[in-house]
Amino acid sequence: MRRSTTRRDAARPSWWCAATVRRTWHFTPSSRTKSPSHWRDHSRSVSCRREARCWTAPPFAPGPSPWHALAMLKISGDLAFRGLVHQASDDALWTLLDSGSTTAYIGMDPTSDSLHVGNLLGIITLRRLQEAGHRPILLAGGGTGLIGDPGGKADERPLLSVEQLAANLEGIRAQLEGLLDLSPAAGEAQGLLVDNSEWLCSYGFIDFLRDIGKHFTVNQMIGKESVRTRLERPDQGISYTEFSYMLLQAYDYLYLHDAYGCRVQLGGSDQWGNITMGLELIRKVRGSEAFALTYPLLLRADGTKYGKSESGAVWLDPAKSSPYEMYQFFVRSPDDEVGRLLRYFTFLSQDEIEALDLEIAERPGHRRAQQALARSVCTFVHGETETERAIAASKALYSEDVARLDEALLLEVFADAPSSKLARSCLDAEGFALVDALVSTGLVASKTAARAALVQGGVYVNNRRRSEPDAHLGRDDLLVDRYVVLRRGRRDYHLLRFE
RNA sequence: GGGUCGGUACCCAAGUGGCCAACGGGGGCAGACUGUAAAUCUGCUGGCUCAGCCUUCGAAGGUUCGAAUCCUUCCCGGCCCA
Repeated sequence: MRRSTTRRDAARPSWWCAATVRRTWHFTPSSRTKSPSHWRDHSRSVSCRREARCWTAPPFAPGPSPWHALAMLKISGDLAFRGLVHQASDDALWTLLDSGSTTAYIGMDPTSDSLHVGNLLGIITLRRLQEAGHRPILLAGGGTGLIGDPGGKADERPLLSVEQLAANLEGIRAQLEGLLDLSPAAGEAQGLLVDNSEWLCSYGFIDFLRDIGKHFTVNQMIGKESVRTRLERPDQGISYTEFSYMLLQAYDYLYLHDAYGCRVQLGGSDQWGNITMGLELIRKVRGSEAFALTYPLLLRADGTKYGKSESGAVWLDPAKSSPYEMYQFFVRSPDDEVGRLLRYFTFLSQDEIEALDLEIAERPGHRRAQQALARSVCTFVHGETETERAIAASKALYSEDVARLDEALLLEVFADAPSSKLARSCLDAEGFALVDALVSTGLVASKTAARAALVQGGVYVNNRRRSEPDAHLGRDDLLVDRYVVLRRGRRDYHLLRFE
């Protein structure tokens, strides 16, 4: 979704360009037969590229959706309404999802002990499936994480030590408990967290080549988009290691199919190629049918993955990213994306979402949709109490004069915002150079940058602009005799506490 | 292994002995305008003890008064050949 297309197609609802720009939207019926070659041809067919047929409801169009009735009942309709279906390998998937109970998985890299907003879409989608009676599995790629998916990756992945991996898995498991139902009480739909290093690391190379490698041709592998783009780039190649990644992922799917009867693999649209490798493997080796379902990849304006704020990824772990930060992240969503985000990230009903579409179209300044989005996601991840605090803090910060708050409220407002403690003696004599304060709080990267920010008028002390580059903080600046609220730009706050 | 082209700041990409802390574009940040949005306009975008100084152009050496630019070796990548 480049800016330019958004602009050009301004007259159309924005789902339109999203769907059309992406080439492969083959959610078309029929034509898939048992023949794999047939199927592949279909996915490349010209008509499919040109006139991407959109079977999902337009997410943004205000007013009642044509999917309304259907979606009330079926998970397939709900996914479609939400625009979560980018590609599906076969229409039989809908029958499977709507009628029986099956198992679905999604893979993620356990590169940290916490999940982040970038992982959230997959998890929320799993949750939707779980609520529809299916078993969700989150696959942590402890084994494949050591290899690296070639798709769009710039850097080599860090190698995880065994201990690090174990610690990360623990952290992720703890978080996942709040997001999916992992308890046995869920019965058939009990969620699972598995790690593919369990079965990948012990698999011998020769055995793997004989058992798995045999089923794939290189011809087919180099046709995959993730590989092809690397082959076409003049400045970059692809190592054999990375090239093999897709085989490992295919095997993961086979393994989960055997072990848990897993028949659906979810992923971002960039995963399509990898996922379909798994389908073919399962069909060839076990003769049974499994499915691929991808959702549109969320990207930011600069093409990087969604979920990063200026200060980096927005984590689900409240110790790494406060609920306030997460709330702020979502509340700042652009108007032309908020409708889509509401569908992706919230469990609000279609009626509620459509009402918010209308609201944002008629009274964009009220930003109800953004608030609903932020509240909903924050509540899902952090719970109601934390969310209310984040909302209260945001309200105070953005709608009232900070300097007039009493101590209790001040602390309340900044409970979730970054803060730091300093010795009171810093303020003696000449005082504390504002430039140093800005750097030490991390509000700006260097003194040079701090001076530039000051001169440009981007620095506020207690919400009052200070623009002299050599300004100092003194006792006069203290609020309630102890605090200084430092603000950089429009929205970055830091509370200094002098003791 | 041979040939060849290349490795410049967050990304892309100019520069081919002094005028280079390094053109331009993207991204990012700030300011104006707003609605904690978008678009638009303006400024900033290596660091510091900031009229100056220090560290950067794959790495290490060398030539030179002076190098991102020349030489040597090495490392990494593309393409072609074996």
